[in-house]
Amino acid sequence: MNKGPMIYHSLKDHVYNYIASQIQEGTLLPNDKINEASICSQLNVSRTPVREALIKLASDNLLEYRPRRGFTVKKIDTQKKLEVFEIVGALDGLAAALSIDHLTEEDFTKMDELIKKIDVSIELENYQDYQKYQTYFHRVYLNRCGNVTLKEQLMSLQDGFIRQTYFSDDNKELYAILHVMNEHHRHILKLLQQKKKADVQLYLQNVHWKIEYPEMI
Amino acid sequence: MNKGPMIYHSLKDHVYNYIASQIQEGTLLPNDKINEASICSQLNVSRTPVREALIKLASDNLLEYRPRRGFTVKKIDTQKKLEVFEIVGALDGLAAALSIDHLTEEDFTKMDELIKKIDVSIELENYQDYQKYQTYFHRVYLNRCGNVTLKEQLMSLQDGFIRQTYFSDDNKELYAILHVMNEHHRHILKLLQQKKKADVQLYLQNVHWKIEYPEMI
DNA sequence: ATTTTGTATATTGTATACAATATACACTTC
DNA sequence: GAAGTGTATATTGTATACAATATACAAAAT
Repeated sequence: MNKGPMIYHSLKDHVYNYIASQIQEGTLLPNDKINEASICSQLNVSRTPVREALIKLASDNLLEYRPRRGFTVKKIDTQKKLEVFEIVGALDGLAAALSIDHLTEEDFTKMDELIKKIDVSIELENYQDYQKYQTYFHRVYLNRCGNVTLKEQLMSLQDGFIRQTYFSDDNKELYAILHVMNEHHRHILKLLQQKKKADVQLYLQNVHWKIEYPEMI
Repeated sequence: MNKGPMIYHSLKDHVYNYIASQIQEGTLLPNDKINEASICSQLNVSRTPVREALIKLASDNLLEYRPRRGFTVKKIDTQKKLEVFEIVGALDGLAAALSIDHLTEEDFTKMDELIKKIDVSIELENYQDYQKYQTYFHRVYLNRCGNVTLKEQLMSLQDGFIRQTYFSDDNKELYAILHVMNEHHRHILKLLQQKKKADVQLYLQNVHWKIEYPEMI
């Protein structure tokens, strides 16, 4: 049996994934300095693939690079985060608007089910599931927008910035906020069903993504 | 006299700029293969900085990279171009909407002057000037949108994709199209002055950037 | 005690070397 | 003649070496 085209995995890619994971899971924290030699010995590779991976990580906004000073884990300040969410809001709104003519009944059903699952997750205070399901919710129309580049762009913003956003510790407040967010989802679904392009776009941009505790798309 | 902070220019940056220029000015054409050794001898540098520049160029969408096959100048097909313009439309629209509360009388005057200069450029069939002035026009509100990340994102899309878009040879048709475009500019200015946020955003997205012969921002 | 200077050490930038893989092209085979 | 095979050559991926620069820290000066 054929496993499809053999995917070539260079050491560079290996290093890239290794560091990206460390950042995502919090082993590497914002402002931490990357020590090339240390990575080399951890993965038993030379500096060349390590540096090539670091350059790409910097290009992807996960690391910051200062000439002659090396790479550090990018610290995203609040201002920057707000700016990114403004962009995500506009792009997610665009995706919804573009998807309207292609959404099927199955899509609506799926979104409706996801909203219910999100409700349950909130009640159980399972915020990991909340994340998962609300990501799926947005992906339903993102997958129908017909613009692959837009999809990639949104995913890339997600990887670069939003991953680093975590929820508040105040569970009481969080609970209330997530409930509001899911009401947004219901409204979004309604607007999509009514095929109100401009409305759903502006709602996503100006209401749903204008939030204090941002969610992941 | 201090010239400000000395800017460090690595060989990697040098190579990056060299290749980016060659692509922009058409010395390197879409689908052309990049020969690392050739670049090395042209610039008298070793492969290491060349490869690091190539990786960044690929990350910035100027080159395409295929493992074990090297780098080629990215061919942007029509579909991809349309997708990018859809994104640019949404982001430029967002920038306009965000700028509305910060635009001054001087900004409006400036935009009005630019519209007139664009008219003259079209009459003289000076399309280079047309490009320049219409870029300035969009930058007026882009500079007031208060979102640095959005500005960078738009500029980056410009660098990566839109540079490769050139005007038709049919001057007759082009003349008419550019006139329409400048009418758009007049309309955009009016909507900005009337502070019609949603209208100007949707107009930029759904009218101005939905064009056959795309312009540069 | 604080700042400045000097020097050792660590880290980054670049060049080079070599192994792994892809490409080109002559040579078969059908 | 078209398609396949084998081998020489070119190109890419990675390791290593060394020079340039930054960092750390001790000694000297204020």
